[in-house]
Amino acid sequence: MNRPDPSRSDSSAGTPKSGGASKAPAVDFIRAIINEDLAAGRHKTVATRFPPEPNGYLHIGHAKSICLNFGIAEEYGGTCNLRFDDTNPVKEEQEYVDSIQRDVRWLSFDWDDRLYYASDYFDQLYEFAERLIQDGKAYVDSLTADEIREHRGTLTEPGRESPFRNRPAAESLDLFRRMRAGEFPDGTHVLRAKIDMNSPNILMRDPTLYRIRHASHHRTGDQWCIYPMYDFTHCLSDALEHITHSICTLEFENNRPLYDWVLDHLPVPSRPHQYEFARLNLTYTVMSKRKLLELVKERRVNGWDDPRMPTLAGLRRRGYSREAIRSFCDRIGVAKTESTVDLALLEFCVREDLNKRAPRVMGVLRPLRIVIENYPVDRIEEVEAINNPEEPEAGTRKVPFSRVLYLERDDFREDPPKKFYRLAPGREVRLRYAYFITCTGIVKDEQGEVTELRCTYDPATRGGDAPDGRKVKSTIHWVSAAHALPAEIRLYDRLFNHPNPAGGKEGDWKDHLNPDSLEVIPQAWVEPSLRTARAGAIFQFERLGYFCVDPDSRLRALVFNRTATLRDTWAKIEQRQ
RNA sequence: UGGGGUAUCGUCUAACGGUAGGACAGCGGACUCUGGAUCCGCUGGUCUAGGUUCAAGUCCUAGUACCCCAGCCA
Repeated sequence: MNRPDPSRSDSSAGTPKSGGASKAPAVDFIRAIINEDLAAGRHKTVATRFPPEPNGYLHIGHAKSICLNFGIAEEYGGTCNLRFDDTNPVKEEQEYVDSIQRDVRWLSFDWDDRLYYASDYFDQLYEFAERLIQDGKAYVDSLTADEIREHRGTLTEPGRESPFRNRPAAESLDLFRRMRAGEFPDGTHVLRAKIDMNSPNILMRDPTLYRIRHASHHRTGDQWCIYPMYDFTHCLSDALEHITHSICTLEFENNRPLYDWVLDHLPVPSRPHQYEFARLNLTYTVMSKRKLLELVKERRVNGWDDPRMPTLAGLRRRGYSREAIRSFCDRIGVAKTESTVDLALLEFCVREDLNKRAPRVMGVLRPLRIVIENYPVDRIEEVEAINNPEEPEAGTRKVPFSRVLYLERDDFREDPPKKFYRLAPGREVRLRYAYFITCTGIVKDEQGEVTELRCTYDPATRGGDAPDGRKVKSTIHWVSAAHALPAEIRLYDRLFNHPNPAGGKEGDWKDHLNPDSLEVIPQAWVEPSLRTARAGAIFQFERLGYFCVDPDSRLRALVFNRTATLRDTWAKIEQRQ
């Protein structure tokens, strides 16, 4: 047996040289267990699985689980299966199956030919159920759902046995077969494990194994009218797939005794074990599929892939890279402590990645027209701009410059506050890659609103440096009015204005929805090199942030999503003032 | 009030019983044709109370707080 080297991480194809490549990674408790199992010879290889229910889109919390399960498989030279846990036909849909595969692939994980469905095992599961009945370990209960609940007891009181608990195995078997045959309507019978109605663990008080559901399944159609429950299905699916380490989230800890019970009472081909870690929570968002579904259904957002959503589809559309998300998952760690990660860490990860790769361009979100009075009316120059200072090989491009430009309104103050270094009356600044200009006049409308600036430029500063060595305090971005392309820009902010929207005892979590989470700028101006930018392309608009081309974008109707702002020191200073 | 879990800087997360470390956030500085990036520095933590020990985040005892479980959901 060759011991794997867990430090040999980040072997993932298509993953860039990760940010902190040098550190010896601390081994989390799950990898520690795996190391022990391997060292003790309990397993020769590692087999994990990612088992989503296709009842919604994957979110960043799932990414944590995906990175854990597929990551472990990669590191240990094992395998990770993709398995759909599709045992509840009324909630599951093919659309979700498709989106889940798309998202896992997008993260660049690969299940090879190991794409499985719990519904693939319905026949075997049924056989296992009959076996349990024959062994006197399961029985058909004919109580109603309400009666079963009453018999279950409470947290502090034991349950009571169903009157049907001790009916002969043969009778249960006959009933179970007729359940399968479709003789009974929904809710009339269930199959229950015969465990212990006095167990302090409520899950062990004769849990339901099968229920009748006359519903069409997205894969098996109308082949079945009884469907196995999670607790029966999951452990057996793991065993059938020879999973060694079945990793799930903390809320399933109570289910582990049941997981073990089922496997201990059936002739399974392998004996997997379940381990639980803390699911990811993020500030300023919600992470339950139920709540996300609600946002979609109530149209609080524009679909599962709305860029404000914490779904992988939403983050992708927002402009987040897979590298950023994987780096985030690496950084948050894996432990059993309930935790809520600061959204700022996710933002840090996306900036870190995009800074290295995003081509720089100039765009003006809120334009202020300026006229350079001493610049010839008909002259057009091209200035050379660096595509990416982090990556010299990315080269340069030409950007047209002329007498009339747009500047960012924010970059001018008629009455500049302290520490404001940008343009103001009489002040000289540098136009990025072009010239020094000085503001010589202001044009206002009847309301007193500044509508235009009059400036002069210094021809000797072409390229951005003054031969006399004089300095300016600030460099600002611009576009040439005659050459700029109009673009719609969608500015996104956090979806909720409360760090823990779902955590409040009182009030509805939706009351914390941020009314300003989306601001649309219908007409901003961007430099002409963006004319052919394709959907998904990511740019840094210098001094503003990272923006990505939305799928809604058309050749003459560009649409950009703001992925993240740049760190903004001035905004911080201004806020303090 | 039964059972199962978890407690380390503001937030995540490390630490054979032997100097409580890292990351993000925050603060300060250097540098800069992006108030970006980069670099440097600082702040800040072992849930509480006892006990064992030369030595306790770690072991013991007793508390406290928070999370999960009473679906024919997963």
